[in-house]
Amino acid sequence: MQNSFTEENYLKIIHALSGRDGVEVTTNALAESTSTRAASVTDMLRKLAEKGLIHYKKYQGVTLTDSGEKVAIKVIRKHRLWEVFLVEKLGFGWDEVHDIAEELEHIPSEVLVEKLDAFLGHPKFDPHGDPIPDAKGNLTEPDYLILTDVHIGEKVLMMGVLDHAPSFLQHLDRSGITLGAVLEVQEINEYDKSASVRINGGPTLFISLEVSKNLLVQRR
Amino acid sequence: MQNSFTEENYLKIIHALSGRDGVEVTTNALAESTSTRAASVTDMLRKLAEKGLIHYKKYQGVTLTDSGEKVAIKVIRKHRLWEVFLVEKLGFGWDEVHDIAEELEHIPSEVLVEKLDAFLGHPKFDPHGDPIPDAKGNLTEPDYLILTDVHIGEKVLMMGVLDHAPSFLQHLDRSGITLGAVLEVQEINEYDKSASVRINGGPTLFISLEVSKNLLVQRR
DNA sequence: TAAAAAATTTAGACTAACCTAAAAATATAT
DNA sequence: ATATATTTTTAGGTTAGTCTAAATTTTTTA
Ligand SMILES: [Mn+2]
Ligand SMILES: [Mn+2]
Ligand SMILES: [Mn+2]
Ligand SMILES: [Mn+2]
Repeated sequence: MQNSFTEENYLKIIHALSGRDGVEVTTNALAESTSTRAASVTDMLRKLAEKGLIHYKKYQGVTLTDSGEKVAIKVIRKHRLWEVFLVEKLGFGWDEVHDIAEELEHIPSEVLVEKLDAFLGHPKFDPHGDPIPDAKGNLTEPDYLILTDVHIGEKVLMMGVLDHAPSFLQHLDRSGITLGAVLEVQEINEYDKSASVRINGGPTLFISLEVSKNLLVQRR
Repeated sequence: MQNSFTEENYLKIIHALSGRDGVEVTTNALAESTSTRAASVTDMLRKLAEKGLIHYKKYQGVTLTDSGEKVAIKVIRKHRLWEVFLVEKLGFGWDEVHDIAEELEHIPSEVLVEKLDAFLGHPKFDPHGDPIPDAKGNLTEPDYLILTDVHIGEKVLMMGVLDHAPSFLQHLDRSGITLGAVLEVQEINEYDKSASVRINGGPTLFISLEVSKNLLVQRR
Protein backbone atom coordinates (compact mmCIF):
# COMPACT_ATOMS: atom_id res chain seq x y z
CA MET A 1 0.00 0.00 0.00
CA GLN A 2 0.92 3.64 -0.52
CA ASN A 3 2.28 5.93 2.18
CA SER A 4 0.36 9.07 3.00
CA PHE A 5 1.65 12.61 2.71
CA THR A 6 1.92 12.70 6.50
CA GLU A 7 3.74 9.40 6.79
CA GLU A 8 6.26 10.52 4.18
CA ASN A 9 6.90 13.69 6.14
CA TYR A 10 7.55 11.75 9.33
CA LEU A 11 10.00 9.45 7.57
CA LYS A 12 11.84 12.36 5.99
CA ILE A 13 12.11 14.14 9.34
CA ILE A 14 13.26 11.00 11.15
CA HIS A 15 15.93 10.63 8.48
CA ALA A 16 17.09 14.21 9.00
CA LEU A 17 17.12 14.05 12.80
CA SER A 18 18.68 10.62 12.86
CA GLY A 19 21.76 11.89 11.06
CA ARG A 20 24.53 10.00 9.35
CA ASP A 21 25.04 7.54 12.20
CA GLY A 22 21.34 6.69 12.51
CA VAL A 23 20.92 7.72 16.12
CA GLU A 24 17.54 7.30 17.87
CA VAL A 25 15.08 10.15 17.37
CA THR A 26 12.92 11.19 20.32
CA THR A 27 9.19 11.73 20.38
CA ASN A 28 9.59 15.34 21.48
CA ALA A 29 12.05 16.13 18.69
CA LEU A 30 9.50 14.83 16.20
CA ALA A 31 6.69 16.81 17.81
CA GLU A 32 8.82 19.92 17.46
CA SER A 33 9.74 19.23 13.82
CA THR A 34 6.25 18.28 12.73
CA SER A 35 4.59 21.09 14.71
CA THR A 36 2.35 18.59 16.45
CA ARG A 37 2.04 17.33 20.03
CA ALA A 38 3.97 14.42 21.48
CA ALA A 39 0.77 12.40 21.83
CA SER A 40 0.11 12.70 18.10
CA VAL A 41 3.65 11.60 17.36
CA THR A 42 3.21 8.50 19.47
CA ASP A 43 0.11 7.58 17.47
CA MET A 44 1.96 7.95 14.20
CA LEU A 45 5.00 6.03 15.45
CA ARG A 46 2.81 3.07 16.30
CA LYS A 47 1.43 3.16 12.77
CA LEU A 48 4.82 3.48 11.08
CA ALA A 49 6.18 0.62 13.18
CA GLU A 50 3.13 -1.44 12.20
CA LYS A 51 4.01 -0.86 8.56
CA GLY A 52 7.61 -1.88 9.14
CA LEU A 53 9.00 1.55 8.31
CA ILE A 54 10.62 2.30 11.67
CA HIS A 55 12.21 0.49 14.60
CA TYR A 56 10.20 1.54 17.63
CA LYS A 57 10.29 0.41 21.22
CA LYS A 58 8.19 2.40 23.66
CA TYR A 59 10.15 5.15 25.41
CA GLN A 60 13.29 4.26 23.42
CA GLY A 61 13.05 6.57 20.42
CA VAL A 62 12.95 5.51 16.77
CA THR A 63 15.19 4.83 13.80
CA LEU A 64 14.30 4.02 10.21
CA THR A 65 14.21 0.45 8.93
CA ASP A 66 15.82 -0.21 5.56
CA SER A 67 12.37 0.01 4.06
CA GLY A 68 11.65 3.33 5.81
CA GLU A 69 15.04 4.69 4.78
CA LYS A 70 14.24 3.85 1.16
CA VAL A 71 10.99 5.81 1.31
CA ALA A 72 12.66 8.78 3.04
CA ILE A 73 15.40 8.96 0.45
CA LYS A 74 12.89 8.87 -2.40
CA VAL A 75 11.08 11.82 -0.89
CA ILE A 76 14.34 13.70 -0.42
CA ARG A 77 15.28 12.96 -4.03
CA LYS A 78 12.01 14.38 -5.25
CA HIS A 79 12.24 17.42 -2.99
CA ARG A 80 15.70 18.35 -4.22
CA LEU A 81 15.01 17.66 -7.90
CA TRP A 82 11.92 19.86 -7.79
CA GLU A 83 13.96 22.60 -6.12
CA VAL A 84 16.45 22.44 -8.98
CA PHE A 85 13.57 22.68 -11.45
CA LEU A 86 12.06 25.68 -9.67
CA VAL A 87 15.37 27.57 -9.59
CA GLU A 88 16.96 26.50 -12.87
CA LYS A 89 13.91 26.35 -15.11
CA LEU A 90 11.29 28.61 -13.56
CA GLY A 91 13.64 31.28 -12.24
CA PHE A 92 12.73 31.18 -8.56
CA GLY A 93 15.28 32.36 -5.99
CA TRP A 94 16.84 29.75 -3.70
CA ASP A 95 15.01 31.41 -0.84
CA GLU A 96 11.58 30.81 -2.41
CA VAL A 97 11.54 27.15 -3.32
CA HIS A 98 11.46 25.17 -0.12
CA ASP A 99 7.75 25.41 0.68
CA ILE A 100 6.71 24.59 -2.87
CA ALA A 101 9.07 21.61 -3.01
CA GLU A 102 7.58 20.52 0.31
CA GLU A 103 4.33 19.90 -1.62
CA LEU A 104 5.79 18.62 -4.88
CA GLU A 105 7.88 15.98 -3.07
CA HIS A 106 4.70 14.00 -2.37
CA ILE A 107 3.56 13.65 -5.97
CA PRO A 108 3.75 9.94 -6.73
CA SER A 109 5.01 8.41 -10.03
CA GLU A 110 8.46 6.93 -10.35
CA VAL A 111 8.58 7.74 -14.02
CA LEU A 112 7.85 11.41 -13.35
CA VAL A 113 10.89 11.64 -11.08
CA GLU A 114 13.14 9.94 -13.56
CA LYS A 115 11.99 12.08 -16.47
CA LEU A 116 12.37 15.20 -14.37
CA ASP A 117 15.88 14.11 -13.39
CA ALA A 118 16.81 13.60 -17.06
CA PHE A 119 15.24 16.92 -18.06
CA LEU A 120 17.38 18.66 -15.45
CA GLY A 121 20.53 16.89 -16.66
CA HIS A 122 20.90 14.57 -13.66
CA PRO A 123 21.97 17.26 -11.20
CA LYS A 124 24.09 16.13 -8.24
CA PHE A 125 23.20 19.00 -5.89
CA ASP A 126 20.15 21.09 -5.16
CA PRO A 127 20.12 24.92 -5.04
CA HIS A 128 21.23 24.85 -1.39
CA GLY A 129 24.18 22.58 -2.06
CA ASP A 130 22.46 19.49 -0.68
CA PRO A 131 23.29 16.25 -2.50
CA ILE A 132 20.55 14.62 -4.58
CA PRO A 133 20.13 10.86 -4.03
CA ASP A 134 20.47 8.86 -7.26
CA ALA A 135 17.70 6.76 -8.78
CA LYS A 136 18.93 3.70 -6.88
CA GLY A 137 18.62 5.46 -3.54
CA ASN A 138 22.31 6.16 -2.92
CA LEU A 139 22.83 9.35 -0.97
CA THR A 140 26.37 10.41 -0.17
CA GLU A 141 26.74 13.44 2.05
CA PRO A 142 29.98 15.22 1.12
CA ASP A 143 31.97 16.09 4.25
CA TYR A 144 32.12 19.82 4.18
CA LEU A 145 33.59 22.10 6.83
CA ILE A 146 31.64 24.74 8.65
CA LEU A 147 33.07 28.21 8.15
CA THR A 148 33.79 28.45 11.89
CA ASP A 149 36.37 25.66 11.43
CA VAL A 150 38.36 27.63 8.89
CA HIS A 151 41.56 29.36 10.02
CA ILE A 152 42.69 32.88 9.27
CA GLY A 153 44.28 33.18 5.85
CA GLU A 154 42.54 30.12 4.39
CA LYS A 155 40.60 30.35 1.15
CA VAL A 156 37.56 28.07 0.88
CA LEU A 157 34.71 27.44 -1.53
CA MET A 158 31.15 28.08 -0.45
CA MET A 159 29.35 24.75 -0.92
CA GLY A 160 26.09 24.83 1.00
CA VAL A 161 23.98 26.08 3.88
CA LEU A 162 22.75 24.46 7.07
CA ASP A 163 19.94 26.92 7.64
CA HIS A 164 17.42 26.96 4.77
CA ALA A 165 15.29 29.81 6.10
CA PRO A 166 14.38 32.40 3.46
CA SER A 167 15.59 35.23 5.69
CA PHE A 168 19.04 33.64 5.98
CA LEU A 169 19.30 32.95 2.24
CA GLN A 170 18.23 36.50 1.45
CA HIS A 171 20.88 37.77 3.82
CA LEU A 172 23.48 35.77 1.89
CA ASP A 173 22.17 37.17 -1.38
CA ARG A 174 22.60 40.71 -0.10
CA SER A 175 26.15 39.82 0.99
CA GLY A 176 27.05 38.32 -2.37
CA ILE A 177 27.67 34.90 -0.84
CA THR A 178 26.48 32.35 -3.37
CA LEU A 179 27.29 28.69 -3.98
CA GLY A 180 30.77 28.46 -5.47
CA ALA A 181 31.96 31.79 -4.07
CA VAL A 182 35.54 31.92 -2.80
CA LEU A 183 35.68 32.97 0.84
CA GLU A 184 38.96 34.10 2.38
CA VAL A 185 38.93 34.44 6.15
CA GLN A 186 40.98 37.53 6.94
CA GLU A 187 40.31 38.10 10.59
CA ILE A 188 38.38 36.53 13.45
CA ASN A 189 37.19 38.77 16.25
CA GLU A 190 38.25 37.29 19.60
CA TYR A 191 35.26 38.69 21.49
CA ASP A 192 32.22 37.56 19.44
CA LYS A 193 33.85 35.25 16.89
CA SER A 194 32.60 37.41 14.05
CA ALA A 195 34.84 37.22 10.98
CA SER A 196 36.11 39.43 8.19
CA VAL A 197 35.73 37.49 4.99
CA ARG A 198 36.79 38.47 1.51
CA ILE A 199 34.28 37.39 -1.14
CA ASN A 200 35.61 36.27 -4.53
CA GLY A 201 38.76 38.33 -4.09
CA GLY A 202 36.59 41.44 -3.98
CA PRO A 203 34.93 43.23 -1.08
CA THR A 204 35.50 42.21 2.53
CA LEU A 205 32.49 41.57 4.73
CA PHE A 206 31.90 41.19 8.44
CA ILE A 207 30.13 37.93 9.13
CA SER A 208 28.57 37.12 12.49
CA LEU A 209 29.12 33.79 14.22
CA GLU A 210 25.44 33.06 13.60
CA VAL A 211 26.07 33.22 9.86
CA SER A 212 29.43 31.40 9.95
CA LYS A 213 27.85 28.48 11.76
CA ASN A 214 25.47 27.94 8.85
CA LEU A 215 27.90 28.06 5.95
CA LEU A 216 29.27 24.82 4.54
CA VAL A 217 32.61 25.21 2.80
CA GLN A 218 35.39 23.16 1.26
CA ARG A 219 39.17 23.65 1.10
CA ARG A 220 40.40 24.00 -2.46
CA MET B 1 -9.32 30.02 4.09
CA GLN B 2 -7.85 27.43 1.71
CA ASN B 3 -9.86 24.81 -0.15
CA SER B 4 -8.92 21.19 0.31
CA PHE B 5 -7.78 18.82 -2.39
CA THR B 6 -11.21 17.16 -2.21
CA GLU B 7 -13.16 20.40 -2.39
CA GLU B 8 -11.16 21.47 -5.44
CA ASN B 9 -11.99 18.20 -7.15
CA TYR B 10 -15.69 18.61 -6.51
CA LEU B 11 -15.64 22.14 -7.93
CA LYS B 12 -13.75 21.05 -11.02
CA ILE B 13 -16.17 18.20 -11.64
CA ILE B 14 -19.22 20.40 -11.09
CA HIS B 15 -17.75 22.80 -13.64
CA ALA B 16 -17.29 20.01 -16.17
CA LEU B 17 -20.73 18.46 -15.67
CA SER B 18 -22.46 21.83 -15.56
CA GLY B 19 -21.30 22.62 -19.07
CA ARG B 20 -21.26 25.90 -20.93
CA ASP B 21 -24.80 26.86 -19.97
CA GLY B 22 -24.31 26.18 -16.27
CA VAL B 23 -27.02 23.55 -15.92
CA GLU B 24 -27.73 21.99 -12.50
CA VAL B 25 -25.58 18.98 -11.60
CA THR B 26 -27.19 16.08 -9.78
CA THR B 27 -25.98 14.32 -6.66
CA ASN B 28 -25.80 10.99 -8.45
CA ALA B 29 -23.76 12.41 -11.31
CA LEU B 30 -21.26 13.71 -8.78
CA ALA B 31 -21.20 10.41 -6.93
CA GLU B 32 -20.41 8.71 -10.23
CA SER B 33 -17.67 11.19 -11.17
CA THR B 34 -16.02 11.27 -7.76
CA SER B 35 -16.30 7.52 -7.27
CA THR B 36 -18.08 8.02 -3.97
CA ARG B 37 -21.60 7.38 -2.72
CA ALA B 38 -24.48 9.82 -3.03
CA ALA B 39 -24.59 10.25 0.75
CA SER B 40 -20.98 11.42 0.77
CA VAL B 41 -21.74 13.87 -2.01
CA THR B 42 -24.60 15.36 -0.04
CA ASP B 43 -22.28 15.97 2.91
CA MET B 44 -19.76 17.72 0.70
CA LEU B 45 -22.40 19.80 -1.04
CA ARG B 46 -23.59 21.15 2.30
CA LYS B 47 -20.02 22.16 3.07
CA LEU B 48 -19.39 23.79 -0.30
CA ALA B 49 -22.66 25.71 -0.04
CA GLU B 50 -21.65 26.81 3.47
CA LYS B 51 -18.44 28.24 1.99
CA GLY B 52 -20.37 30.04 -0.73
CA LEU B 53 -18.81 28.03 -3.54
CA ILE B 54 -22.00 26.48 -4.92
CA HIS B 55 -25.71 27.24 -5.19
CA TYR B 56 -27.43 24.35 -3.48
CA LYS B 57 -31.03 23.72 -2.60
CA LYS B 58 -31.87 20.28 -1.31
CA TYR B 59 -33.02 17.88 -4.04
CA GLN B 60 -32.51 20.58 -6.68
CA GLY B 61 -28.96 19.92 -7.87
CA VAL B 62 -26.07 22.37 -7.77
CA THR B 63 -24.32 25.01 -9.83
CA LEU B 64 -21.15 26.96 -9.12
CA THR B 65 -21.26 30.45 -7.65
CA ASP B 66 -18.95 33.04 -9.22
CA SER B 67 -16.54 32.35 -6.41
CA GLY B 68 -16.73 28.59 -6.98
CA GLU B 69 -16.31 29.05 -10.72
CA LYS B 70 -13.15 31.05 -10.07
CA VAL B 71 -11.65 28.26 -7.99
CA ALA B 72 -12.63 25.61 -10.55
CA ILE B 73 -11.04 27.52 -13.39
CA LYS B 74 -7.81 27.99 -11.46
CA VAL B 75 -7.61 24.25 -10.92
CA ILE B 76 -8.31 23.60 -14.60
CA ARG B 77 -5.63 26.12 -15.56
CA LYS B 78 -3.09 24.33 -13.40
CA HIS B 79 -4.12 20.90 -14.65
CA ARG B 80 -3.71 21.86 -18.29
CA LEU B 81 -0.48 23.78 -17.83
CA TRP B 82 1.08 20.85 -16.00
CA GLU B 83 -0.05 18.55 -18.81
CA VAL B 84 1.72 20.78 -21.32
CA PHE B 85 4.83 20.65 -19.16
CA LEU B 86 4.73 16.87 -18.90
CA VAL B 87 4.35 16.39 -22.65
CA GLU B 88 6.45 19.25 -24.02
CA LYS B 89 9.28 19.31 -21.51
CA LEU B 90 9.43 15.86 -19.96
CA GLY B 91 8.50 13.86 -23.04
CA PHE B 92 5.44 12.03 -21.73
CA GLY B 93 2.82 10.81 -24.19
CA TRP B 94 -0.59 12.53 -24.16
CA ASP B 95 -2.03 9.27 -22.90
CA GLU B 96 0.18 9.27 -19.80
CA VAL B 97 -0.26 12.70 -18.27
CA HIS B 98 -3.78 12.93 -16.94
CA ASP B 99 -3.33 11.12 -13.64
CA ILE B 100 -0.13 12.98 -12.79
CA ALA B 101 -1.74 16.34 -13.63
CA GLU B 102 -4.63 15.31 -11.41
CA GLU B 103 -2.18 15.54 -8.48
CA LEU B 104 -0.14 18.52 -9.63
CA GLU B 105 -3.27 20.64 -10.13
CA HIS B 106 -3.67 20.88 -6.35
CA ILE B 107 -0.24 22.36 -5.63
CA PRO B 108 -0.91 25.86 -4.29
CA SER B 109 1.15 28.99 -5.15
CA GLU B 110 -0.10 31.54 -7.64
CA VAL B 111 3.45 32.51 -8.54
CA LEU B 112 4.32 28.91 -9.40
CA VAL B 113 1.50 28.76 -11.93
CA GLU B 114 2.45 32.04 -13.52
CA LYS B 115 6.13 31.13 -13.77
CA LEU B 116 5.21 27.75 -15.22
CA ASP B 117 2.95 29.45 -17.76
CA ALA B 118 5.78 31.78 -18.81
CA PHE B 119 8.27 28.90 -18.98
CA LEU B 120 5.93 27.05 -21.33
CA GLY B 121 5.48 30.13 -23.52
CA HIS B 122 1.89 30.89 -22.48
CA PRO B 123 0.32 27.94 -24.29
CA LYS B 124 -3.33 28.31 -25.31
CA PHE B 125 -4.17 24.61 -25.48
CA ASP B 126 -3.22 21.49 -23.58
CA PRO B 127 -2.00 18.25 -25.19
CA HIS B 128 -5.61 17.11 -25.70
CA GLY B 129 -6.65 20.30 -27.43
CA ASP B 130 -8.44 21.69 -24.39
CA PRO B 131 -8.17 25.47 -23.95
CA ILE B 132 -6.09 26.79 -21.05
CA PRO B 133 -7.76 29.54 -19.00
CA ASP B 134 -5.68 32.71 -18.82
CA ALA B 135 -4.25 34.19 -15.63
CA LYS B 136 -7.36 36.33 -15.17
CA GLY B 137 -9.65 33.29 -15.24
CA ASN B 138 -11.03 33.71 -18.77
CA LEU B 139 -11.81 30.40 -20.37
CA THR B 140 -13.18 30.37 -23.89
CA GLU B 141 -14.21 27.03 -25.27
CA PRO B 142 -13.71 27.05 -29.05
CA ASP B 143 -16.78 25.62 -30.79
CA TYR B 144 -15.50 22.61 -32.54
CA LEU B 145 -17.50 20.05 -34.48
CA ILE B 146 -17.64 16.40 -33.66
CA LEU B 147 -16.44 14.19 -36.49
CA THR B 148 -19.88 12.61 -36.74
CA ASP B 149 -21.21 16.02 -37.90
CA VAL B 150 -18.85 16.15 -40.87
CA HIS B 151 -20.21 15.31 -44.31
CA ILE B 152 -18.67 13.08 -46.93
CA GLY B 153 -15.99 14.85 -48.91
CA GLU B 154 -15.21 17.45 -46.26
CA LYS B 155 -11.67 18.00 -45.02
CA VAL B 156 -11.33 19.00 -41.37
CA LEU B 157 -8.56 19.58 -38.86
CA MET B 158 -8.25 17.37 -35.82
CA MET B 159 -8.44 19.76 -32.84
CA GLY B 160 -9.17 17.74 -29.72
CA VAL B 161 -10.68 14.74 -28.00
CA LEU B 162 -13.71 14.28 -25.80
CA ASP B 163 -12.55 11.02 -24.26
CA HIS B 164 -9.25 11.37 -22.40
CA ALA B 165 -8.84 7.70 -21.56
CA PRO B 166 -5.32 6.37 -22.19
CA SER B 167 -6.70 3.47 -24.23
CA PHE B 168 -8.53 5.84 -26.57
CA LEU B 169 -5.50 8.11 -26.99
CA GLN B 170 -3.26 5.13 -27.65
CA HIS B 171 -5.72 3.95 -30.28
CA LEU B 172 -5.45 7.34 -31.98
CA ASP B 173 -1.65 7.15 -31.83
CA ARG B 174 -1.73 3.77 -33.58
CA SER B 175 -4.04 5.27 -36.22
CA GLY B 176 -1.80 8.27 -36.81
CA ILE B 177 -4.53 10.68 -35.71
CA THR B 178 -2.79 13.50 -33.86
CA LEU B 179 -3.75 17.08 -33.08
CA GLY B 180 -3.54 19.11 -36.28
CA ALA B 181 -3.97 16.15 -38.61
CA VAL B 182 -6.14 16.70 -41.70
CA LEU B 183 -9.08 14.27 -41.82
CA GLU B 184 -11.02 13.78 -45.03
CA VAL B 185 -14.26 11.87 -44.68
CA GLN B 186 -14.51 9.63 -47.72
CA GLU B 187 -17.38 7.35 -46.89
CA ILE B 188 -19.90 6.77 -44.13
CA ASN B 189 -21.27 3.30 -43.67
CA GLU B 190 -25.07 3.40 -43.52
CA TYR B 191 -25.38 0.42 -41.23
CA ASP B 192 -23.05 1.21 -38.30
CA LYS B 193 -22.06 4.82 -39.07
CA SER B 194 -18.42 3.81 -39.26
CA ALA B 195 -16.41 6.05 -41.58
CA SER B 196 -13.52 5.84 -44.03
CA VAL B 197 -11.24 8.73 -43.27
CA ARG B 198 -8.10 9.77 -45.09
CA ILE B 199 -5.37 10.96 -42.70
CA ASN B 200 -3.11 13.82 -43.85
CA GLY B 201 -3.74 12.99 -47.50
CA GLY B 202 -2.15 9.61 -46.91
CA PRO B 203 -3.61 6.29 -45.80
CA THR B 204 -7.35 5.77 -45.43
CA LEU B 205 -8.65 4.33 -42.16
CA PHE B 206 -11.90 2.83 -40.98
CA ILE B 207 -13.12 4.67 -37.90
CA SER B 208 -15.93 3.35 -35.72
CA LEU B 209 -18.78 5.58 -34.56
CA GLU B 210 -17.39 5.21 -31.03
CA VAL B 211 -14.18 6.90 -32.16
CA SER B 212 -15.88 9.53 -34.37
CA LYS B 213 -18.03 10.66 -31.46
CA ASN B 214 -14.93 11.54 -29.48
CA LEU B 215 -13.01 13.51 -32.09
CA LEU B 216 -13.27 17.31 -32.10
CA VAL B 217 -12.56 18.88 -35.48
CA GLN B 218 -12.70 22.19 -37.27
CA ARG B 219 -13.51 23.14 -40.89
CA ARG B 220 -10.56 24.80 -42.62
C1' DT C 1 -53.61 11.29 -9.64
C1' DA C 2 -52.20 7.56 -6.82
C1' DA C 3 -48.80 3.95 -6.64
C1' DA C 4 -44.21 2.58 -7.75
C1' DA C 5 -39.57 3.76 -8.82
C1' DA C 6 -35.69 6.59 -8.53
C1' DA C 7 -33.04 10.11 -6.47
C1' DT C 8 -31.59 12.37 -2.48
C1' DT C 9 -30.97 13.26 2.27
C1' DT C 10 -30.50 11.84 7.14
C1' DA C 11 -28.75 8.85 10.80
C1' DG C 12 -25.21 6.57 12.64
C1' DA C 13 -20.38 4.71 12.05
C1' DC C 14 -15.57 4.35 10.56
C1' DT C 15 -10.48 5.90 9.76
C1' DA C 16 -6.59 9.19 9.62
C1' DA C 17 -4.56 12.72 11.84
C1' DC C 18 -4.83 15.66 15.08
C1' DC C 19 -5.92 17.52 20.14
C1' DT C 20 -5.90 17.97 25.81
C1' DA C 21 -5.49 15.95 30.21
C1' DA C 22 -3.97 12.28 33.00
C1' DA C 23 -1.06 8.29 33.90
C1' DA C 24 3.21 5.90 33.58
C1' DA C 25 8.04 5.45 32.65
C1' DT C 26 12.58 7.31 32.55
C1' DA C 27 16.12 10.60 33.78
C1' DT C 28 18.12 13.90 37.05
C1' DA C 29 19.32 15.81 41.37
C1' DT C 30 19.77 15.86 46.03
C1' DA D 1 18.57 5.81 46.90
C1' DT D 2 14.75 8.68 46.95
C1' DA D 3 12.35 12.48 45.43
C1' DT D 4 11.58 15.52 41.70
C1' DA D 5 11.44 16.73 37.00
C1' DT D 6 11.02 15.44 32.32
C1' DT D 7 9.54 12.58 28.71
C1' DT D 8 6.44 9.55 26.72
C1' DT D 9 2.32 7.01 26.44
C1' DT D 10 -2.63 6.24 27.20
C1' DA D 11 -7.42 7.69 27.40
C1' DG D 12 -10.90 9.98 25.48
C1' DG D 13 -12.39 13.59 21.91
C1' DT D 14 -12.63 16.28 17.35
C1' DT D 15 -12.85 17.05 12.24
C1' DA D 16 -12.75 15.77 7.24
C1' DG D 17 -14.14 12.57 4.26
C1' DT D 18 -15.89 8.46 3.59
C1' DC D 19 -19.40 4.42 4.23
C1' DT D 20 -24.24 1.58 4.73
C1' DA D 21 -28.94 1.49 5.81
C1' DA D 22 -33.10 3.85 6.47
C1' DA D 23 -36.12 7.75 5.71
C1' DT D 24 -37.79 11.26 2.73
C1' DT D 25 -38.65 13.76 -1.46
C1' DT D 26 -39.21 13.94 -6.34
C1' DT D 27 -40.21 11.80 -10.67
C1' DT D 28 -42.33 8.49 -13.52
C1' DT D 29 -45.80 5.37 -14.75
C1' DA D 30 -50.11 3.32 -15.00
MN1 LIG E 1 14.12 22.43 0.72
MN1 LIG F 1 17.22 22.26 -0.66
MN1 LIG G 1 -6.28 15.75 -18.00
MN1 LIG H 1 -5.97 17.57 -20.88
